[in-house]
Amino acid sequence: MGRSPCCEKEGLNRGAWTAQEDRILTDYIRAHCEGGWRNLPKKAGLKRCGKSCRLRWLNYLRPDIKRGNITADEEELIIRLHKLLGNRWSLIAGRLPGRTDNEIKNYWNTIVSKKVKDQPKPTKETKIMKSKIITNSQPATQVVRTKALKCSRVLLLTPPQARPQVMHQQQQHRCLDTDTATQTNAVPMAKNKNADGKVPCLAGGEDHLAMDFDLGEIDLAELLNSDLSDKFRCFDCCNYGSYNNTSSTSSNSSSEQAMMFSEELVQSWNLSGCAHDQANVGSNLQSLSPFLDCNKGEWLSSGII
DNA sequence: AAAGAATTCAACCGCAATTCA
DNA sequence: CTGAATTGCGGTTGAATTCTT
Repeated sequence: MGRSPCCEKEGLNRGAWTAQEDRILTDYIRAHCEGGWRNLPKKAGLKRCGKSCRLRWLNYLRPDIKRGNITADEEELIIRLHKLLGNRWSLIAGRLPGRTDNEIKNYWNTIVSKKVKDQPKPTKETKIMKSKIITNSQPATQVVRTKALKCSRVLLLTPPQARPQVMHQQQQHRCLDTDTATQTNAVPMAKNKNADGKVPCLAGGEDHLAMDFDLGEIDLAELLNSDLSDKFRCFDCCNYGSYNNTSSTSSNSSSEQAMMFSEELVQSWNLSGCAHDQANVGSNLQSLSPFLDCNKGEWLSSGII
C-alpha cells in the first residue's frame, strides 16, 4: 500500500511556472488568503500540485519577498546564524526579513560553503588548542532536537547529577504564560504541562527536563529586556550565573541582537560560585540559544546544537 | 564562435510534525 | 484516542545561465 500521494500526478504541469500561472495563483491568494493548499489548485483553476503552489507562493510570489543579492551584512548574519543553528534554514530565514529558507539554503550551498571551504585550514597548534577546550568543557546538559520544523519541539535532557538539588517552590511555577496580555516579559511558555506546572518526562524518568515551546515566538528584544535575560547556567557545574546586558543597544534588529546577545554573553559571563574558568564557560556558551528550564521556570542557556 | 564545464537556483521529493475529524 | 489529511522542513535534482577553453 504505502503512503497516498499529496495529489493526483496525472495531467499536472511541472517545472518552471509561467507568468499566467503566477498571476492566477497571486490573484487567488489575494482573494482567499493563504492555506488550503491541497484544494487550492482545483479552486483556482491551476494544473499544479498544491505543494507546488505553496512553494511558488512562499518562495517567489509573496509580496514581502526581498529581491536582489544577499548583502554583506546578510551574509555575515547567515554565517553566524548557521554556526548557531546549523542547517535550520527556516529559522535562519526567520531572522532575515524578506528572505526565504530556500534562498538561504541555496546561497549557503553555493556561495558560503565554498568560502568556508576555501579558508585556510587550521594549524596543528590551533587544532590541539581546540580539542583541549572541547575536552575541558564536556557539557553536563544535552539538548536533543527533533527535525527543526517551526522549532516547536525541543527536548532538554539533563543528567541527574547535573541538576541543582534545591528548587524553590515558587520558582517551579514561574513558567510564564504568553496568553497574559499585560505581562511584559512575554516569553513562550512550555506546553503540555502537568497540573503542577512541570512538563511530563519524555525519557529516563523524573531526572530529565523536557521543553516544548515555539522558539520562533521568542522576541529577543523582549528577552533581552526581561528579568530572565540575566539568568544562565554553567554546563559544567550547573551553577546559575548572571549576565550584565547594560551594553546592549536597542537600535539593532532582533537578529543582530541575537548575535550580540550570545557574543556578549560569552564575553561578560559572570558566574557566582562557578569553579570553572572564564574561558571554559565561554566555550560552553559558544552556540547558546535561550531555553526555558521548565522545572525552575527560568531561562537558562543551552549550547549544544 | 562553439563546445563543454561549472554554477545557480527554482522546483521537486520524501519524511515528520501537526491538525483535524 | 486514532488514523487520515495537511503542512512545513531540509535534501536533492536538473534546466537555465554563465564561464572557460
